[in-house]
Amino acid sequence: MDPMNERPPSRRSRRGSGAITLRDVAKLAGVAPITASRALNTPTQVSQTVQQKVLDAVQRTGYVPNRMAGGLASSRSRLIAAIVPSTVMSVFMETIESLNHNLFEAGYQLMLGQSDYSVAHEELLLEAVIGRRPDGIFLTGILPPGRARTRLLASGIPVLETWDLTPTPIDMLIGFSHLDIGRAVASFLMDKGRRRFALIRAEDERAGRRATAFAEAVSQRGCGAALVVNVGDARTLKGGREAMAAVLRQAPETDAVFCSSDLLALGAMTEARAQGIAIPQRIAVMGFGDVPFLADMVPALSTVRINGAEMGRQGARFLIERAEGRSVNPGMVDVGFTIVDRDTT
Amino acid sequence: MDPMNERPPSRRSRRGSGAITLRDVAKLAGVAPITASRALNTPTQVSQTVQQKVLDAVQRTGYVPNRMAGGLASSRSRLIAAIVPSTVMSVFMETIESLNHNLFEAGYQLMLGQSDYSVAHEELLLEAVIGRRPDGIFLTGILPPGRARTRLLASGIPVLETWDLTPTPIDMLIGFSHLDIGRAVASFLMDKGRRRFALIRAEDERAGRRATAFAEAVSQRGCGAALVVNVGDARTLKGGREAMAAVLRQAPETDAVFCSSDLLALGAMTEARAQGIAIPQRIAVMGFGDVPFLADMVPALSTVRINGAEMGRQGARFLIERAEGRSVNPGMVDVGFTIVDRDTT
DNA sequence: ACGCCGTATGGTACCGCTACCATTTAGGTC
DNA sequence: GACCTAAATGGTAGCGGTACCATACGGCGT
Repeated sequence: MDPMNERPPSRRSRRGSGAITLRDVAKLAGVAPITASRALNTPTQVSQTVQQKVLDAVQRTGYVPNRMAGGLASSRSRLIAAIVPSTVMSVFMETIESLNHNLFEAGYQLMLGQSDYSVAHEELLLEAVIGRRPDGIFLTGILPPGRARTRLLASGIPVLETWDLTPTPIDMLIGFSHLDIGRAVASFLMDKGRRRFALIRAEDERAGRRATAFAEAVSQRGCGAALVVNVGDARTLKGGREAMAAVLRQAPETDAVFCSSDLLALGAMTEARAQGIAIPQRIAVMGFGDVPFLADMVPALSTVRINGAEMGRQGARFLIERAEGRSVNPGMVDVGFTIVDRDTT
Repeated sequence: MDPMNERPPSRRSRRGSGAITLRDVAKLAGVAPITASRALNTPTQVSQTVQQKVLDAVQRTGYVPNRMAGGLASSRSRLIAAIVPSTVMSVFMETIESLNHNLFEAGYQLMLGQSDYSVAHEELLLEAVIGRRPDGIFLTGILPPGRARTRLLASGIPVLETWDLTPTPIDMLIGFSHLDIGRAVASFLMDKGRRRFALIRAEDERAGRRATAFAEAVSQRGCGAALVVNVGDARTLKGGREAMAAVLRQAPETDAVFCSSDLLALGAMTEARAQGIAIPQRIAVMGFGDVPFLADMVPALSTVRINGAEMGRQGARFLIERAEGRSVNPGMVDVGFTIVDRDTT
């Protein structure tokens, strides 16, 4: 033998992770790597015998396929990215939980990013996310035009926008109309005889649209302008309390308050109760989101129910369909909302 | 030229994602791919000129590096996986939020899995997670011996267990003692003159340990056995209400209730109030977790405060240190807890 | 006997990036 | 000028899989 053709024996040291690879499994099973790959991914393409030998080898070695390698070779990462504004005590988590479950069952993994209601942060996140070549991206909200939107379009990754409606989605869309909600809540409260309104809202574009629609609707029906208290980033019970205190100070005759989240509404209620104001007799309070435990509180908060779990479920379906190369029709769904009339209106 | 050596011109069609690659950027910048790689990842190793040319080319092409390829080549995915029991209204989310933030700042991405308090599900999740070769795994809780633990050990991935203490961690550990909490709460309530105890708990091993320690402590100090109501998987306000109803039925003379979560405690309070029972005069109620808004409710719930954000922050630090090849010392931290004495005790 | 087809398997060349080593060049020492 | 060193750049060979194409083979129609 020509000694020049001998592979240096102790090479192969520094590179690689040292983990068991498909090659090891294949060797143990006595087949070619590609056959082992088929035995695991498309079992119908191999004989029973080979299938069994490969499975045994996997069992014996404790082989766990490297999805990074698989993803690189097949351009399919089996990763789905989701971006939410917030996670703690957040109305979005029901959606994410449902999304995550449905994805996992189909063999997909979820990458989670948090934008903190900041468009700038969302753009950074998206940049980072695209680098991972996910098979789909789940967005809460509509992505405004800008660098991130352009990048996303260019990347060709299926995108699902949610929690809102727009005539110009990037790709797919599952949501509901914030304008309709504002108007519906206005009608609902006016039909109950309320006339002097206040809005407690956080700094958030969608909350803004609900508020605007609400204000327009009440003024169109002859009520005075609604007092708007913007709590900024204080999306907390405390923020709601303080806002309610402000409302009572600035417009004591207010008889209904629409809050941009249930937590703010809880705060508003707490403050009203602390001041001895009867709810709903003197002031009605309305939340938004219907976080899970509200129905069982005393008094049970009236609110706008959003079917977050359904958005997660359908979202998973949409994204998986597209990831597997099929198309989704229609790619646009309005899941609507429900006004839940409980004890505070 | 030998025609046999000509590369077939229209090959290259089917394979690849079609996206812009580092090769394209390098060509445009007039340097070798490896130099472009260095310009982006280790800028100190290239000249100003080249650095600028590459950056320009990136700008012009809209290049986004493929992290799957990079990860495969370098055995560093810059992914961290976290597994939590639950996400909706969950006490763990504060930790996850903090973890996610700190990871993102350091250029890491979070993969989130949800175990639903099921060991079986957790094992499945871990298997899937290992396939992605994350640079670290964040676990809420201690992973019991079993297949998953063995796999994890074999994988060599840095693991951080949290929210608990054990003398035999897989790797790193940041947590607190559930036994100490049980005992501390028992002392706290007894020092306040309470004598007849009830426990409302969900089906969860850690809650069980807190309950056991609590029960032992009170019986050692001469109080009768504590009544235990296990709500199973009903970790909801409603579950708490129903459990409290059961407590009042089975042991009306109870003067203190320790719940395994704030949400259950809120439920217990709600039920007591509905039955006209004065809190804390006749019955003290104690929660666990200190979810963010409790302090501002009326009455403000007494509870055990866990510094979730701190666990997230330190956890990120630990995992990043290890991901970058450094060691962490000590790899075991007790973050403790605080009993928060508010209006319900 | 021959060609044809479908099934089971294997060989090879990548996916897009980085580790490792080699080479070139500029600058300093003796 | 020979020699050495450090900084800047490039070539090559993978990382661990899978797409694509080639091959082997048994059964079948004619």
